[in-house]
Amino acid sequence: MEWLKIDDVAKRSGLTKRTIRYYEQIGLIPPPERSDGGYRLYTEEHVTLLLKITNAKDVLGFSLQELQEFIALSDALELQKMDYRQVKGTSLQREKLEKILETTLEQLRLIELKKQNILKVEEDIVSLKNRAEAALKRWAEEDAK
Amino acid sequence: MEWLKIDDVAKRSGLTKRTIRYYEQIGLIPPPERSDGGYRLYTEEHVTLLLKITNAKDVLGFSLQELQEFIALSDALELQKMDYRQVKGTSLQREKLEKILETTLEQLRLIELKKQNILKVEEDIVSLKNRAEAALKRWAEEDAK
DNA sequence: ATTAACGTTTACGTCAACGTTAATGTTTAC
DNA sequence: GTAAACATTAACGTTGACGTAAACGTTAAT
Repeated sequence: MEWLKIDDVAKRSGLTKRTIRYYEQIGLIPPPERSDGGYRLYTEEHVTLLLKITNAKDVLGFSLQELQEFIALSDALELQKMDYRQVKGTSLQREKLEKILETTLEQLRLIELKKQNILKVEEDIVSLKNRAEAALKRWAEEDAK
Repeated sequence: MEWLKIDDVAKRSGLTKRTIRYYEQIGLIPPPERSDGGYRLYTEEHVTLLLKITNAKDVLGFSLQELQEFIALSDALELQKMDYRQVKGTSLQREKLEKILETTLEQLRLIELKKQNILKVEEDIVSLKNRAEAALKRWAEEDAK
């Protein structure tokens, strides 16, 4: 297994070392393995997770706490899968699943909203662009005389 | 002219009074008129601007400082328009216009990126949703026996 | 003309999300 | 085996974006 040291992860993810440790501290990423001397040893999966996190953070404007809830959701679903054969669904398990489903639906609605709004902003900027272009064109014509 | 007081603006924009004053303080919105006693007197346009600002902030995840630059851009373009007849385009004016155009193009590229990323996140969530649905379905089938 | 409701400025408080520094231990390269 | 480079924890600092409270002035309604 090829381990990554924290600075490697930092470079690959575009985050700082401090930020990576901070994310671990608040439980946003799982604690990595450690070397005998106590160095953190990461895998590629950590990098992938960090990239997803930053992406979701940027895109959805989520706070880290909100992201935690989202991550917890995915984890819960993984756990659910594993439990599945052993603990055949008690109603408690089912409620959990339904809660997960509900939350994802809410997230999707939120994303639709974001999409709508991004279009509005885009329109504003395009109109700005057009006006700038028009002004430049007038300028050029004026100049040609 | 119908003036709006700060609380009216707060209600219409969904912001707090503090936030509105803060936005004025950092130059994000133009200082409104004042009554003889010093009360702030707003117009509908202030409301519109504030809505645009919050929208852009939410959607693009811009900091207030980045938004300032964006606002400054629009303002510069308005000014450009007014200057147009008086100061026939010196090359300095043209450079300004070109800079504005360039910035809008950059903003549009940034928005494209956001769109791409939002799709990625959406996919992740959809896959989460599907897994939750599948699990629930298995549960229901199991239950039917 | 008073009073309740609303506004003003000033200033200190807060919270998230890190940055930075210090004191110390670990790996790696030569 | 000894630097140089890199890591660790702990703790304090910083910045943006407001919240909140105090002391006080203004408007609106009765």
